[in-house]
Amino acid sequence: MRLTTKGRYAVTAMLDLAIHGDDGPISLADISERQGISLSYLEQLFAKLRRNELVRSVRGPGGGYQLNRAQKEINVAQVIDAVNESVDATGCGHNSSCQDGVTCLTHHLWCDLSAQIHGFLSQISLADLMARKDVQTVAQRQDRQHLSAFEDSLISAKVSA
Amino acid sequence: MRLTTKGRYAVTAMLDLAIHGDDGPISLADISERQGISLSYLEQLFAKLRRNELVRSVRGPGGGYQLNRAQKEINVAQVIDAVNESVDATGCGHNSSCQDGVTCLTHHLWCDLSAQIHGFLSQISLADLMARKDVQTVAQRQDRQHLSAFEDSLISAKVSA
DNA sequence: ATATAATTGACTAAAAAGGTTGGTTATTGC
DNA sequence: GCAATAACCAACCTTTTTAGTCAATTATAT
Repeated sequence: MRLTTKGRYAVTAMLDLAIHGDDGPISLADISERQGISLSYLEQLFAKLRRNELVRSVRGPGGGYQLNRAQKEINVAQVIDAVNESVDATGCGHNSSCQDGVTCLTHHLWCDLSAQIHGFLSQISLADLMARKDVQTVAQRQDRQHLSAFEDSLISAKVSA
Repeated sequence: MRLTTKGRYAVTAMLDLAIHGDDGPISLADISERQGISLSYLEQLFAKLRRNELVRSVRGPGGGYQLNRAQKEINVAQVIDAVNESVDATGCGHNSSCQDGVTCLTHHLWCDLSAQIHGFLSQISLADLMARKDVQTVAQRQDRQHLSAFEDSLISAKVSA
C-alpha cells in the first residue's frame, strides 16, 4: 500500500464520476476541467481503472466513462491499488526475500501495517464519500463554475458565428 | 501522510537502534551493514531524525546514535513524518487552496484519511514493534551474521598483521 | 597524533509523478 | 459519406523524489 498524490488524483476523479455519472457517461475532458487534472494524466489513470474493471467506457460523441459497479461497491483502497498496480519491484513486495535473499527486519511489520491501512480504506466506499457535507459543498461550487464555463463557451460560439 | 519506502527505511533503522542501543551509541556503519541500507542514505535520514529530536548523536570513536526518548515514547508516525518533512508544496498541503486558489474536491476527505492513518501509526511505538516475534527472530539472525562478519574482520586483520 | 564517526554539502543516477504531443479508432449526428 | 467527438494508445519530456556517491570538515576517545 503506497499513499501518494497519484492515488488521490484517482479517488478524486472517481468521486467526480460518482457525483455526475447518474445520467450517461462523463468525458475525461469534463473531469479534467472540474478537478484541474491534466487530460492526458487522467487518460493514463483511467486506462488502469478500466483494466481493473472499476469503470467502463463508451466511445464516440456523448461517450465517456461510467462507474462499472454501484457506488457502494467501489472503495478507496481498490481505486488506489488500481493506479499503483505493478509497482513493488523495489524493496520487499510480496516475496519475503528483500534483503540479500532473506527477510528484512520490518518485512512482516510492514505487511501488517499495509494490511491494516488497506482494511481501513477498503471500508470507505464512494457512496460514503458522497454523503460527506464538505464533498457536497465543493461539488456544488464546481458544478456552478462548470456550468458558467459552459454558458461562456456558448456565448463565445454565438459571437464568433 | 505519505507512505513510501523512505519512511520504511527510517522505521527499520530506528528499530535497529532500539534493538541494539541498550549500551552505548550505535554507528550508522553498523546499521548500514545489518539492515542493508546505504551509509550515506542513512546519514541523510538521521539528519532529519536528529532535527526532529528522535535521536541524539555522539561524535568520535565509539560514537553513534541513540534514541532520544524511551522506546515507548517514539511511534511509527513520528518517524515517518520526520523523514518526509517539508514535502507538500505540490498538491494541497495544509492550506486549503489547492485547486486554483479554492479547496479541491477531496481536500477535507484526504485530510481526514491522513489523520486516521496517522492516528493508527502513532499508536504503534518502537517498544511495540520490538515485542513482535517476527522482529525478534530476524533481529537474532542479523546479530549472528553481524557477529560472524566481525570475527572475520578480526581474523583478516590478524593475517595482514 | 591518530583513528573513529558524525556532520556537511555538492553531485549523480534511477525511478516515479505528472504532463505533452500526435496520432488511431469507434461512434454519433447531420 | 463526412465531420465532430472522445476513447485509446505510444512515444516522449520535465520535474520531483529516491537512493546513493564522493570528498571534506569537525569532534572526540585512545
